Amino acid sequence: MSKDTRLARVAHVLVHMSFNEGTATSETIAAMLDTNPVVVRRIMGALREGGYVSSERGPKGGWRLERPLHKITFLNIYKAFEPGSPFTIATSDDHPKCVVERSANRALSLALSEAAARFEQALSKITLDQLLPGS
Amino acid sequence: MSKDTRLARVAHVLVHMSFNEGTATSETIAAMLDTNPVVVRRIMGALREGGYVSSERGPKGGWRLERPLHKITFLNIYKAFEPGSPFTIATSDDHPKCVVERSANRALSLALSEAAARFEQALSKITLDQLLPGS
DNA sequence: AATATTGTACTAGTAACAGTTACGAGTAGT
DNA sequence: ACTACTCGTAACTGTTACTAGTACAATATT
Repeated sequence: MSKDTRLARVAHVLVHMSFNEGTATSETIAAMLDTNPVVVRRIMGALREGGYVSSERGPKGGWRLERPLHKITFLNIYKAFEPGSPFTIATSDDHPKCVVERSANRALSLALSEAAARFEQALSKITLDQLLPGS
Repeated sequence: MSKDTRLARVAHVLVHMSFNEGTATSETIAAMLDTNPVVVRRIMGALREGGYVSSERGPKGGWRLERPLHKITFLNIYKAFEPGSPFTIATSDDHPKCVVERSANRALSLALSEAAARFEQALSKITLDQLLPGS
C-alpha cells in the first residue's frame, strides 16, 4: 500500500497559512506542496468539516484558517481525515471458526489497540505552533 | 493498501503444528488457512530463516516446528517477516526544503516511533502457548 | 457576461500483500 | 532408473487505499 502523507502535508500548509491573513487558493497551496489543486481541495475539505478552515468560492475566494495554531493538534488533523486503522497489520479474519485463531486475533488486536492509543496520545501533544522555527 | 494478515495466520498454524509430532505439508496447512500452498511456502519460508521451523522436500516431507510454543513470541514472528513500517501513515518527504515541513515530519516521526515501540513491546509479551484454549 | 475559484465525478498510477499457475529441484520408495 | 511427492520460486493477476490528473459543474465577484 502506498503511504498516507496527508497529516504531515496539511500541518505544513496550515502553518504557512497562518502567516497570511487572507485566503490562499487551492492552486497556491498546491504549488507549495508540489501537487495538484484537486488533491488540496480533497484534503482541505476534510479539515473544513472539523471547523479548522473555511472555503469561499469565486474570485478572491480560497481557504482561510479558522483557528490559531496553538489550538490545532496533530490529533485534530488526524481525526479530521476519519482514517481507518493506521496499521498495515490486521487480524486474519473477523469471525474465524477455530478457537486458536480467535485467540491469536484477540491477542493481536490488543497489541494494535495499545499502539494506536499511544500514537494518538503522542499526536495530541503536538500543536501546530510547535512547528514554527525557533520554538 | 490491503492488510498484512501474516502474523495472525502463521501464529495460528504454528500452534496447530505443535499438536502433531511429524511434518505438515504446505497443502495441509493451506487447507487449514483456506488459502494456497504457495502462500504458505512464502510465509513459512520467512520463519525458516529465523530457525522457528524447518522444511524437508520429497515424500514424507513438509514443515516441522523447531521450537516449543512458549519460546516463540509474536514479536519473533513479526520480525521474521522483515516488515517495513507497520503504519499506513508516513512523513511527507524524506528531505523537504522547507523548515516547517521538516519540523512537521520530525514531530510525526517521533509519534510513529513511540507507537511502533509500544507495538513491539506488546508483541514481545505474547508467546504462542498463550493461544492454547484454557490457558 | 466574463472571470476566478471551489466541488466533485471519473479515471489512471502506485505499492504491498494475497492468490494462482507453472515448472524446476530435491528426496524417498520401488 | 523410475515414479511420486514435496518444497522453491518466478511470473502474473487480484485487491485495496492513497495519490494524481482531467473535465466540468456550481458559485461568487466585477
